[in-house]
Amino acid sequence: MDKVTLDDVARMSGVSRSAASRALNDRPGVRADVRGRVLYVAEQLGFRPNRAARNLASGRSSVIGLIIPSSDLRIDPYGAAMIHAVSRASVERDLGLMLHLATAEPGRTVHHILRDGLIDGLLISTVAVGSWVDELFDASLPTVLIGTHPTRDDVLGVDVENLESSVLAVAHLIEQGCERIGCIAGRSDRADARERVAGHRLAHERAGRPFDESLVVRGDFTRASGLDAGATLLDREVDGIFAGNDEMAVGAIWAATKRGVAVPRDLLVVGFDGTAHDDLVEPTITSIAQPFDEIATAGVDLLDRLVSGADELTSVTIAPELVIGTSSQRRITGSG
Amino acid sequence: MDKVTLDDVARMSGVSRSAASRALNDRPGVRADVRGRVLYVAEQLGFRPNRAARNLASGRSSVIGLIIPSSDLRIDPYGAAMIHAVSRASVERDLGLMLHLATAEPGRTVHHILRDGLIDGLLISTVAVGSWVDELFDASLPTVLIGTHPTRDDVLGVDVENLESSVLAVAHLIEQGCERIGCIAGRSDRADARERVAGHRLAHERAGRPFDESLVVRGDFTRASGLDAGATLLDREVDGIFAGNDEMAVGAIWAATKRGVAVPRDLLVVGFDGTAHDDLVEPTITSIAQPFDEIATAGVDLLDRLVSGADELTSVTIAPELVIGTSSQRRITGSG
DNA sequence: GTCGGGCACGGAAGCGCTACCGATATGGTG
DNA sequence: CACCATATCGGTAGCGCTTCCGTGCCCGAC
Repeated sequence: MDKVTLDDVARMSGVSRSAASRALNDRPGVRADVRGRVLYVAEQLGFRPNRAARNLASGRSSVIGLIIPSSDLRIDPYGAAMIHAVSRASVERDLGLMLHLATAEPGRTVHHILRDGLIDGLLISTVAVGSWVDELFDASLPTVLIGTHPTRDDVLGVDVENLESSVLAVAHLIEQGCERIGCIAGRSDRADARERVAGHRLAHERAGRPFDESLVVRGDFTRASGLDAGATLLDREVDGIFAGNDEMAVGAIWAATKRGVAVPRDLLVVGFDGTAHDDLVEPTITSIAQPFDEIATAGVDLLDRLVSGADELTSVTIAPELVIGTSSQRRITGSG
Repeated sequence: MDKVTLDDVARMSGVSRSAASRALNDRPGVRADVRGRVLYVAEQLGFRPNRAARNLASGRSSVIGLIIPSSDLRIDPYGAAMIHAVSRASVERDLGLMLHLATAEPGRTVHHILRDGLIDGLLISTVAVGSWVDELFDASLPTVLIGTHPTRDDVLGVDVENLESSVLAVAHLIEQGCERIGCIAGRSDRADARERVAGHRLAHERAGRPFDESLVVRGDFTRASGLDAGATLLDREVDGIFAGNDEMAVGAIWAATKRGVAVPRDLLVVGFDGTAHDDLVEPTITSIAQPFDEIATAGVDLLDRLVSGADELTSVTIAPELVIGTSSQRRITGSG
């Protein structure tokens, strides 16, 4: 009852193990009526193939791994959103998901992940890219990157279009009447952060606006850094801020609130990622929202095909969407 | 280089496969020097046992599953904190972690989880308890609950002491001089939520205070519900609020801020979970902080022993800690 | 000196499945 | 009617590991 093997199914269906296996795996070489019979018997018996055995015999496990930096899960909703989306996507593809939180020191993690043989492929969140994670790319395990790699462009991955969307964000601020727009940059060791700053600059160029280098302040994607950077920018009398992510945008709004500068009355703010939906009572944050589900689906899909030995695979770029909240709407807000 | 099997290790060490296996698994029947040699060779060769094979042969996979409600990961930091802690704990125990986000409909999830044979045991987060998840408890898979089950107490689990810690929280408010203390209850279908309300009542009894039923307002653990409940309580002129979790506490503070009631000047607030460390610029939230790492370690430990066939196992209760922030400190540096 | 018990160790049988290959049945063709 | 190509199926050899069991050995007890 509890331990139904392929042998049982085969015997009860009056066929051989191999035939039963083929039938159950949708492989050719089985007559339609036989296949039907096997499937029926399997269903009746409640047969579930033993994954370990299948894995051992076929070399495939139908399980993928996901690496996300440990810290990201706690200080940035981005990590949680990504895990959620990837989980959804892998369930849809009938793949198991093993989670590996990347810590600073490599530990036994890398080797475990690589050689356990439990995983068909690996999804690596950009944010985890650094030092030791790079080893994984050069290992024999199929690997797909989610996000932008700081230095390499030879790895297969899924990413959002950072540059043009940032242009969009800043253009929105300009359109709303901002005269001096500050930029809170993310960690300089991250390519996506650099691209977002580049977008900020490009938007100014395209609008024929002078670009003031001193209005670009460094942050590290945390709220605290956004708070500091926001304060600095307010000192420099900006009336608009484009933050590298929503966490820093929230921090910048705190900075403004602290000194009595009202958002959006005196200052407009736009963030990136779309992870701070209702982190503040007021205002809601205008942001370049990452389509997490779409990204995850594309990533899992890419990895799945890579594992299956597909060729000619290319990286995917996805366009995020500017979601307008009240933090960038000069006019609309009435009262609270 | 890439495919080192136990055979290789055995051959290079000049022993049989069985001896090598025993040596590597810390099993008796191997002389110390032989064990050392095998271990050395394994290290040199970079040997990693194939998990699938080991699983097939031994019936154990050294992988555990974690079920957490999908929604929780997105609207409450609790889920992310728990995932983080469990991940840490399982890495420490050298266990793999498979993640299953529980959605409303059972889907194929249950069957997959149960019969894949890929998992030795299951960790179920309370919040995922409901409808179909219950099936899992009655299945043959070793299962440990993290949190409080709404109805059953026959399942093995790890939980925080909800009642007494809530008493502590409310006693703290009383001590700080609150006269009318409101309570924002969590979802009534959750036992932990009910216990926290009970603690609120008990604290009043113990302090010889009258208990006003009308000051207990229902919420659902979200910020939005905390906002509504907070508004209701403010209408009833409370000067202190004990919220069933930090999300609702944040919501309540919003409600206060909205109508010009200052926290902590005019209203003191205490939450539960300790997940909103720096969600607000001001105040920081006083909360009954769950020791996530400790809980996760205890849970993984319990499950591990359960899987190993240990007997006489009992559920674990862990005492959380009252972490004092500025949301409950009437004076800058309050005295004890 | 002999004998028995315990400890190391090697041999070999699987765990449940997939995949290759040879055997058989089928059907179409000249 | 003979013959080959094709579709279908069964037999069997592993995948890499654990584990049971039998053998050989050393050592203390007699």
